[in-house]
Amino acid sequence: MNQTTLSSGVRVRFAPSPTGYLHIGGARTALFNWLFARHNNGIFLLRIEDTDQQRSTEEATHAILDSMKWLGLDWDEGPYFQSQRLPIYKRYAEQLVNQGNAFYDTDAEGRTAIRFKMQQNVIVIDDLVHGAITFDSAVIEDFVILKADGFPSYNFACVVDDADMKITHVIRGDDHISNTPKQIALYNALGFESPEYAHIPMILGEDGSRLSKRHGATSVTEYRDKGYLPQALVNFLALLGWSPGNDQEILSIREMIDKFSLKRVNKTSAQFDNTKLDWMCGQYVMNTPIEQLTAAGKLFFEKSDIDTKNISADWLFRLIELYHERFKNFQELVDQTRFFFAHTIEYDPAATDKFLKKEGIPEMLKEVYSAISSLNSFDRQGLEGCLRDLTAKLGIGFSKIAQPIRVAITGRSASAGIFETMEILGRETTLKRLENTIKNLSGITNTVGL
RNA sequence: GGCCCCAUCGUCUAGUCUGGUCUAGGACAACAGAUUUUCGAUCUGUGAACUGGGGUUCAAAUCCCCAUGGGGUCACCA
Repeated sequence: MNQTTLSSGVRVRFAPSPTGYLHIGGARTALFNWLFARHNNGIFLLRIEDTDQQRSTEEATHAILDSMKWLGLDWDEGPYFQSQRLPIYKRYAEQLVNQGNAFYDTDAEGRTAIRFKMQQNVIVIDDLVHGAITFDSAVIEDFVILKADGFPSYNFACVVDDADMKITHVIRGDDHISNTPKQIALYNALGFESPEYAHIPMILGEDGSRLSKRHGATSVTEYRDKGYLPQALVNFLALLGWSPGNDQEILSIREMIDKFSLKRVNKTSAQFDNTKLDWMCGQYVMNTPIEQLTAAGKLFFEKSDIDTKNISADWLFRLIELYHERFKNFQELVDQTRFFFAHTIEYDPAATDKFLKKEGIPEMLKEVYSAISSLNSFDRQGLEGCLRDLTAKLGIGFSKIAQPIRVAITGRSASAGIFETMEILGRETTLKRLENTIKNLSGITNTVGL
């Protein structure tokens, strides 16, 4: 028993043009098609619409395919390339000319193309998410179907291919609504049966305008490079324009497939909210086993010019375990933990001013130094006991000592727990950083308070 | 501008098809509190919306019309 006999007959496609990376909107369109296909046990195919010889690049094709794979959107057929199907379009274009539905037309620049002759009538799209949409085709002018360079135009290639590839449902952004009457006219002229349409709402930038570069990250690649988890992006994208119908926010791929329905797709465009994506990715990080995060995290440390050659797998595991609930993407993890790896750490001026450049601090850090340097076991329990004893002896609150130590060994005023941080940093580095801080401070504190 | 689409908290949305159970629910964010060695995480709580106007109806967030606002599209780009 093969896929075909099991399938519902549903065939959908994602048809990007290779003129750039896969952007968020395209990814969401691909996802809805994929979800629809998987839900219906149908076929999801990929078609590269590379009919613009000027703007199409092979790099873009690779970037798109890579992004699809990274997101886990696997396809059953293709990728097909329109540039390799030129004879097919030519044949149909000539057929339309012969039928009297199209004509040769030479423009002012001397280029001869084939233009489709629009009929005067009313065209109705029976859209699966919008319902009936009516157009008066009198407002649509005759349009080019085969360009002077022999390549088909978008609307024509799209129709010929969707018919040829037996696409049953066209799921695409609603910026294509105004193309649809042209395509329906083409189906009619060619004698093909029109597929069903589902025009899904667009994704807008955070200010409500069309998503563009100035909104920051707009490509799937950028999110991958920042270390977002693909499942989190997929989950977030799925909830932009679709909802399972209940209050559930975190859904597994399986649940998305099971629950996906075009009936539950919105008509309203959605603004991309990076903050919520961050939250969601944080949820995924917390729910991902540390072993997995360690493997992926290692790659990010290396990419960030952090030498991991002398780092043991066990040490990395403990580091990520410590930060498990503190990072939302790997870029954040790297930023937060850089001081663990650095030979010389950078000190945040605000933090040193507030917690180190004060009277009595060097003396206190000296006490800390001598207390912990003689510890038998330099681990979190040992350190905690030791330092709690010290604060008791000195008669001060624990917070008085924790922040100066934190700044001294991490360079910043916020980090994971101070005992755990010292433990993972190790005795040698911890003591060295304390020592350096004490030295650097000696000259300074004398002047403070004068 | 022509044509087309859309309209619930700041944001994503549930509720709209099949009016009444909606003094409109959830999530993110915000704010307050709890916890705490910092930040975060976590827990508790608070504020926050049916664009406006007309209808229809015993009853409208839900149906109809108009206005307004937002978006899309008008290429030998896709």
